[in-house]
Amino acid sequence: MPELPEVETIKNGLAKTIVGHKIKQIEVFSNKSFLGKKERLLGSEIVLVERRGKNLIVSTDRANILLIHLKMTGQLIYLRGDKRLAGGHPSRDWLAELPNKHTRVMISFSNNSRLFFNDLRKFGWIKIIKNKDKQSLLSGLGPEPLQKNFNDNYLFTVANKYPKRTIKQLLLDQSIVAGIGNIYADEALFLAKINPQSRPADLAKKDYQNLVTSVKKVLRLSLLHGGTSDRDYLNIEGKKGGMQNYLHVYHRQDQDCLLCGEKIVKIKLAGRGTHYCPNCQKGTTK
DNA sequence: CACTTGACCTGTCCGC
DNA sequence: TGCGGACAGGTCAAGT
Repeated sequence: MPELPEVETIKNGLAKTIVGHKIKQIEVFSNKSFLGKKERLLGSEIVLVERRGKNLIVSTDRANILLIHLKMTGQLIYLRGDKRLAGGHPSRDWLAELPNKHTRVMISFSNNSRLFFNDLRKFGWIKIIKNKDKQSLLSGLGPEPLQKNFNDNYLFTVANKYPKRTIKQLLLDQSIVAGIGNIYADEALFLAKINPQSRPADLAKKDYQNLVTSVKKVLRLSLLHGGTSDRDYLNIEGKKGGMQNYLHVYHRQDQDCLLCGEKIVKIKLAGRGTHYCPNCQKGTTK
């Protein structure tokens, strides 16, 4: 489910809601979804919520903190303790039914608010780690795509270390750049007019420049819209994002390209569904 | 070593 | 309507 914009939106939501509260209780409904001894967290106060790539880091005032990865279908839903429903619209009544059959973990706080970790496919996890291990556990991640060290020189250099891979595979490799997933890889390549099957040597320096700019552009736009709710993604209030209305190629196979009118195609590339416009994304400037 | 495939899960959708 | 197979925002481990 969540890529950088979605995880960032969740991080911002958590920072506004759970910081300053103490963990009162943790209920685990699926053992593979919560790793570590939950007792170690009881009584600790949340002091900071951060994001690195697609990981969430929830720090406490103790040595033990939480590392969270939502993988494909993980959701974090926050409910205040006053039991008031968020709006009371019929479509949102499901919030009142939490925990439900997809709730894997429920964390209760000192102010009686609760955080639900829902995850249909059980790929995601919440892990207790030592604060001092935080850096080393995340050390395999590449630069943040919105920071300055993700630039054309960097991508050009690192891509040419892997001449056999396609440019899309490189964008999806978290050790090369951290936070891009299938949606934004396809969207960034469309914006840059680069065919996802291109190999590093097919691309000119200018293409790398365009691609870096396009990655940053599409991620920033998505942040503005609160992320993409293609299937399961919801923010911590249980609401959808809006970026799905602004996608050019992802999940738009057989529809007309918004730029040229040709049909968007979907292929399988390195095991992932890959969407692009064969006309707009023909080649490169090389 | 570098790259590809299958596995992890549950649910939905599409074709027959 | 039912059944089987393919597929789904991600990442590992195992296999080639």
